[in-house]
Amino acid sequence: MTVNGKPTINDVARIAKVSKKTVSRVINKSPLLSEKTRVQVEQVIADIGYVPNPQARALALRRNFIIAAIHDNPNAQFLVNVQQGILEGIAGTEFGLMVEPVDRNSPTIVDDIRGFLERQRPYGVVFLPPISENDELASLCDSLGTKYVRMVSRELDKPEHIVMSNDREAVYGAVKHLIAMGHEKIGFIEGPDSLSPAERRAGYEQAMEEAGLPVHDWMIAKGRYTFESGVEAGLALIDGEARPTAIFASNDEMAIGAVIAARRRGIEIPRGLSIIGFDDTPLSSHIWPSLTTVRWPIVEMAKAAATKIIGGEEADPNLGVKLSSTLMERDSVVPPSRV
Amino acid sequence: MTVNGKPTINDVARIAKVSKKTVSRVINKSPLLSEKTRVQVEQVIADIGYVPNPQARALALRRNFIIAAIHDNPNAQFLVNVQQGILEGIAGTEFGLMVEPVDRNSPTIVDDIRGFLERQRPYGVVFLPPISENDELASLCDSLGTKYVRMVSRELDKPEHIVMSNDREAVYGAVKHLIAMGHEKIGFIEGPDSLSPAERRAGYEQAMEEAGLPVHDWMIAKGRYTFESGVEAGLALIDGEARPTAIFASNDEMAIGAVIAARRRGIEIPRGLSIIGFDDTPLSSHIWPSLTTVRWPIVEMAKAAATKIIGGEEADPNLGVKLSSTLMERDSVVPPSRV
DNA sequence: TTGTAGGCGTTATCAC
DNA sequence: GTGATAACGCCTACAA
Repeated sequence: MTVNGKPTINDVARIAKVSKKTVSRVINKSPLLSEKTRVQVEQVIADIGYVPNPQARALALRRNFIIAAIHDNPNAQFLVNVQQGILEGIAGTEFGLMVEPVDRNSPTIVDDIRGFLERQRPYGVVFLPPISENDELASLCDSLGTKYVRMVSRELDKPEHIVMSNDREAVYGAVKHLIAMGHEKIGFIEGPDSLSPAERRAGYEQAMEEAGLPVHDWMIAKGRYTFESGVEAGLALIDGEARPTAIFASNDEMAIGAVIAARRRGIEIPRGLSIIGFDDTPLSSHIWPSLTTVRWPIVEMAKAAATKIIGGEEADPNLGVKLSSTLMERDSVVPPSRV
Repeated sequence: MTVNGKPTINDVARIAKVSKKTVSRVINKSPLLSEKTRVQVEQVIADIGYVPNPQARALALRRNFIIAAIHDNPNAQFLVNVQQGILEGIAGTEFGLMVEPVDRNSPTIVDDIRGFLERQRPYGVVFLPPISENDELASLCDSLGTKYVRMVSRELDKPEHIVMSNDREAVYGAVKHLIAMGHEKIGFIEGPDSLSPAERRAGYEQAMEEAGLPVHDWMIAKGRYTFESGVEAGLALIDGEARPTAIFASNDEMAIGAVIAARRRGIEIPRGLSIIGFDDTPLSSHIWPSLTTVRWPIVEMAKAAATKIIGGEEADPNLGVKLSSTLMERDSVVPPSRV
């Protein structure tokens, strides 16, 4: 009772003595089906090892069983973590993961992505920060009927379209931690212009204000999330009007840059300067001194994003909407030395 | 003369007053076509902005216009570099990139990958090390008619199926560099069991032998390519029978682990111990002291792999078969101090 | 609850 | 060279 080649829906139908459509209903778990027929057809499917052909389904349904991660060149660890999360979310399903890089500064970015979506027709897409903040791309997906989830740090879309981390609270907590240790002059290295860095800065300012500590211009330096910009920013803060006793950097790479900057100025970490980063990249625990940092739930966010996309209506729209970052205390923070 | 919805091959055929098949021939650049018809059809295609539907092609051709990177959890930077290379290779084409992780130790790995290939039917796949060394997977692709390219460090397949780096030569050169500086007791931190680490070790042994330097057991420590294993291996070498004056680590993560190990023993880098890594991860230039390391042409290899896959017969089978690694000299290497 | 006919958009076969 | 016609394998109407 074998079939030659890979079995198709026709083989199943023929052997089970039902129509193609009935088999199709079984595959798609249609509710209007007699239990008897379903069991019978499922038996045949199992017997001959039938697996629906995704290409055919894609043609008929006008969408591929693929989730695409659309990103604008974030750092490697972040990207891989997102990929891992999405893969966890689609594990055991027929879905696959595609990766599509885009250039945020391209004037044709919307058309570029439209082209990609019309070509590959992914079932859904996950937008990574910072392009996740682009509302045009969300509208584009809507108009194309493509599901999407945006990884963000503020509620800039409906719950079903976002997964969110509480960057502001996390930084607020981290800075409070520094304050509790006795630090008062706390420098802040800001990330590039977009929402997530702004949230982080807001958390910093909130903690400072609450403690009645002034935030001067020279206590804030801007970086680009890169190591090099962290060095520059670190030097700017150290050489500024009054040397801070602690620095919060908006990501680990810049924090490590600040570590190097301190070393260049002959400052010992953490005794001469406490530093906190953000991301909890593997790197942060590999350097010396190991870096106290905020752990960002990237994998969980990405997994939630994938789950929301393939879950359809049944999925909890609030899944992953409020994931928490937590402070990982390591060796780069101590109370300020009384000089 | 517009069409409603997205134009299809039928619209083109109707407007150009030719058959579908002729349009198909134009798209696929069939040689047996009158110049006149081609130009005419191409004009219509341009006019109405027709773009072939990949899903339909996928169904008819039984393969998707996708390249899959199949990997077994290599480190983040490596994976992202490979992805970047593949994306560079397919830029401007209709191809997309999929990512498929597998578990090297799974007893069902071949079936897992078979399932993936039969489901997504990628046009071709790129196998990353170390699973690129698995011949079964190559046979699997052959039997399925899936193109494949393996990223390897030794010629274990036909040229058209590999892209290769000269790990052995690169390490040989790096160790010779240490020897030229006057080092004689040179420790080696080996990678986990697979071909590429073996090649690297071979390069080390070759350089030592040529210089008439003995290679004792206690000069070699085994790691797992992780930071932690680098720390352990570093400690083992330092605490061994005779402390080396230089260490070559088979990747950057372990090299950085060795840096930390040295620090734990109160040894100053590079004065007390020179260290060379392998990979040239961004990290290596961000730590202090910056790490002398071997730059591995990962992006180039991956790009060549993608080019070979989509290039078909016309592609040079030897493309990317002999890409060179080069030594990046930074601050972690100095001549041994005469104590 | 189940089946029939037709469509999704392309390529392959084989005549002309 | 070119064009009917039939795959490719599934799904959606609509009918029964």
